[in-house]
Amino acid sequence: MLNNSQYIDKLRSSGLRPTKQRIKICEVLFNTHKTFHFTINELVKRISKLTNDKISLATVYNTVHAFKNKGYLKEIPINSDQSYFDTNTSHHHHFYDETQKDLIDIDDADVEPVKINTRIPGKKIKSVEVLVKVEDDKS
Amino acid sequence: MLNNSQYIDKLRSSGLRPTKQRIKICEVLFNTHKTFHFTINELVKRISKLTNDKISLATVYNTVHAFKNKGYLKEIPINSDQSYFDTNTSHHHHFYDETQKDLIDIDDADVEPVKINTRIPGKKIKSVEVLVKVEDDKS
DNA sequence: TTCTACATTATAATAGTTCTAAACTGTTGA
DNA sequence: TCAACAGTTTAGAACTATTATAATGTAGAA
Ligand SMILES: [Mn+2]
Ligand SMILES: [Mn+2]
Ligand SMILES: [Zn+2]
Ligand SMILES: [Zn+2]
Repeated sequence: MLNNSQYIDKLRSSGLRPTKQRIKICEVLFNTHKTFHFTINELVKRISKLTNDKISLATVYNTVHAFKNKGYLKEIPINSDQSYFDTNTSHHHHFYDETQKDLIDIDDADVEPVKINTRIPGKKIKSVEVLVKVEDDKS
Repeated sequence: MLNNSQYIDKLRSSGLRPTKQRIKICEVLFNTHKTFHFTINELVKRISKLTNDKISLATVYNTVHAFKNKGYLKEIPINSDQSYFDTNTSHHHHFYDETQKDLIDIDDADVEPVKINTRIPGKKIKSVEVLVKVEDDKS
């Protein structure tokens, strides 16, 4: 929920030039109360609903990767033919509804901390992600 | 660690015709003490090392999917351009070394049970998978 | 043995993503 | 102010994992 000049500052401060494409994508991704999950394809649709000047597909890919690298987005690992991204970068886990192909946040308060009692020598833990697959309960 | 006639029984009992391709793939996948993770590409290489009659790529894909559907294999969700499969179908979680692009089993005894204190109405839990991403520890 | 449904195969098609290289633009500093 | 340059955008091509196609082959039933 920032305004454009705040996005400009944010982009600049992380070393990204505030181009009009990036500012527009910031608006689409971050001008909302609720965070959300998206595929590139879905993002392209959201963008085209909000603007007349189209942004090329390559730029959408470039920007999403840049934002992911800067920590503005997370990528969620699931078995899918396409990548899923998350505007919620705080620590949390997911339900994945394989029927609806829909990712749903699990509030971190609803998950007991995951304890891993083993390590890999020479490696440090970067992230711990829980994916809970769900399906229709026909019973 | 079964012999061919046992694979034949296993395939028949799950409604899959025991073709020579499927039996060969069973040998490659299950004739080993240790379970392992693989991509289709890696599996094709393993197969060609163990046999002279080549198996077509389409058959490898078909067979892996059939085995997955029958529960002989699991697919592991990670962010990768290719799918990862696991011959270890017992309940367990994974380290993923993003540098080496290597999946490593976490013994289930080394993970405290994951407690999810929320549900999605009308859906039942199919699986709970933990992915621990690791990277080189330069410190 | 004959029949048929199932399986294999080579190859084409698909689709998400990345690459290329030319045109464009934000920023810097003279 | 504005030239210079590095960073960015873009259309389209290329890439690659996976799936579809449709013809041929085969396991198992009768
Ligand atoms: Mn969705
Ligand atoms: Mn491997
Ligand atoms: Zn999320
Ligand atoms: Zn495993």
